[in-house]
Amino acid sequence: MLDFAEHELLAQVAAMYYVEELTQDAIALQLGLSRIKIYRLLKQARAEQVIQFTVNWPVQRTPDVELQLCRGFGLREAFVLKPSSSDRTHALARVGQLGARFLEQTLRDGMTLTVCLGRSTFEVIHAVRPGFQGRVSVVQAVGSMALATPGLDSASLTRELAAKLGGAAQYLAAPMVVDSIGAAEMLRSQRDVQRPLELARQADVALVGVGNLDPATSEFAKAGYLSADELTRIRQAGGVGDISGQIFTADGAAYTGGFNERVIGLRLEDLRTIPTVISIAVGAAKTEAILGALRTGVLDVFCTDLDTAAALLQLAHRPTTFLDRERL
Amino acid sequence: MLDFAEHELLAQVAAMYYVEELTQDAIALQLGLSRIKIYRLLKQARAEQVIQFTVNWPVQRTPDVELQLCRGFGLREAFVLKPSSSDRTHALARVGQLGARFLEQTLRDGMTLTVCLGRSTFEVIHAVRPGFQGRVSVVQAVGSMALATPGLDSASLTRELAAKLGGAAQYLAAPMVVDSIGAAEMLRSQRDVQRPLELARQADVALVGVGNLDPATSEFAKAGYLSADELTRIRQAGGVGDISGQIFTADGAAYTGGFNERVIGLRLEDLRTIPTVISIAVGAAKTEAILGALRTGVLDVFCTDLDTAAALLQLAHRPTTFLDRERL
DNA sequence: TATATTTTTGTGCAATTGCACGGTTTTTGT
DNA sequence: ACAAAAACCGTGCAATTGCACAAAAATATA
Repeated sequence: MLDFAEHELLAQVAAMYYVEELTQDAIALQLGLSRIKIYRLLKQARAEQVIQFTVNWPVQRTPDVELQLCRGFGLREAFVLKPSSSDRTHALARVGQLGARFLEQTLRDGMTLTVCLGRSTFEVIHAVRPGFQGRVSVVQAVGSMALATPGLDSASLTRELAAKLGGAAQYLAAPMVVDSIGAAEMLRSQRDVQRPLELARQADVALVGVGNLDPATSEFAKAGYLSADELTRIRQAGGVGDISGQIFTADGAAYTGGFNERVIGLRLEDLRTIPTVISIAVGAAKTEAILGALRTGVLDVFCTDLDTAAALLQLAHRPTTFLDRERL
Repeated sequence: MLDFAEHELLAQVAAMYYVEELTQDAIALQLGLSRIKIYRLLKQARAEQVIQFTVNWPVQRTPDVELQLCRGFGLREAFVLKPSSSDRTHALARVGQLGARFLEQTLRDGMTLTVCLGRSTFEVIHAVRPGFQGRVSVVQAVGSMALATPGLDSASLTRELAAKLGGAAQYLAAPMVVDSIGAAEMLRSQRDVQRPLELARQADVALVGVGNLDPATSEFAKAGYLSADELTRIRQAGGVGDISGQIFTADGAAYTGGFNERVIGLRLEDLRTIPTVISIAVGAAKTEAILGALRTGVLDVFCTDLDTAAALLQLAHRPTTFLDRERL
């Protein structure tokens, strides 16, 4: 952690460089430091997010589609980003920004936020701007997944978010999935697991992602929690995606094939009691999973882009492949 | 105004340069533009605030002093910034940031904000970060003052703020002060003056500054609205400062020497009906003016730094110089 | 249509920045 | 106390950036 005087200096230098547009030499002269030192302080200021760059994308939302989503899935609020012509790379980042703005507006002093980690929530967390926000405590909603990408792990994300929101971080020191139901129960009865879970249950806002079960892209597969075979079996038994590690079926019911019980984290019914559950999800590959997620009824607010929203509405209005098969 | 595609391009380039840390050459190559063009786009992106630099100062507030201010002056909320050791230059900027964060938290979709222009409100407006905020309309609360500093004039500030808050701007096309009460009444009866004033009166939030009447520093003097002589006369008649061009006395009563009636803008009683009136003021020189402002009872939220707060509390707890004189 | 005027674009160069490397000081462990 | 490790610091140079100036294109004006 940064101490006050250091932080002060970084901020000072960053302000002079980026806001006042002084050269590194000029700053060095004024502060009586060497030019190279200023260079290094600037680098650190960026690394420590003492200076933040906010790109103000031209946001074009699509109110008509948002309304359709709200009505169709009983959402309190939906945000649908109109995609830019060329730019695909930043799609998730921009939707994340949308979600981050909503969070910033929603969170008030003294609130508690619980977070499930993933690509999308990662983007939201990054897009949250540091600054006065009262004190918001952050609680990890689900155990840690051993992700390939470093800096994307639960603990560091929880910490980053807590730092930005000026509150305390509460970690859930447990793996996301354990081998047996027995082990899960044992783990859940531990004080250090029970307490954060209880806090998470009573959170005011939850930020969750939607995972899919495609062997090629699923985070479960990447983390080695589920083999391709197991994934296929779960899919055949009706599972289409997960929220907070809880797998659900196409019609939004909890999957009953015996996986969910082995996950350490908030369950779907826990999420239902949280006043505001916000989710961000983008991607054609995820359509089926997202549709199931929306049908669970645990989401209150949903952010996506136009492509995904259109795919969702289209898929919702015609029989699923599963029903198709039954009908034949 | 920027059109969508332009804005998009600026954002794209700014993101690549500042967030992804690519060189201008690399960006030029990827987008098929010349290096110099990228350089110019970056410059424009900064000028148009498509990219914004947020310096995350280490904020240390002083809750005990804040409480004293709240109690002593009937404020709903007070923010007092603990000053940094060395840095005096950024004092106002940092307090402005504090005010901006409060505004960002307070404003909701569809609200109306009214603004009086000045050094302090300028800082707040600059510190407001662009981004999704619903739509907040901005109304100019007081006529335009011919200020020396360009870019600090009412119209451009109102525009900048409206752009950041994603809402419409409503200008008040009138001078701040006119020569006679008759002229003021005539002007106020004009449709184009009446309408914005009516909107301003019904605003949800007002952002105001506190002006002082010291001939050397007063904005009135700088703008040529009041001569040093006139200022001295007003001070002798009890005036100590102004909010929105309305001069008040040390005990917070409206000044009755016939200046306020010539000002085109919100009056103190108009501000009283606005649910949230927030003010930012810093500086030892302004202590007397700020004390009077707090005593008018129109302020709900007040931001300042520790030095100023301490001076205020000290001054409030002992007889004013004016009373001293009476007592002798 | 020819000409003036503004705007846009690119070249060349000087200023500024990023960083590898080696030296110095401070910290840590024994 | 001593050595090893780590953190810190500044020089020199190559890469990058900022910008003045001129050419070219677009636009307005007569």
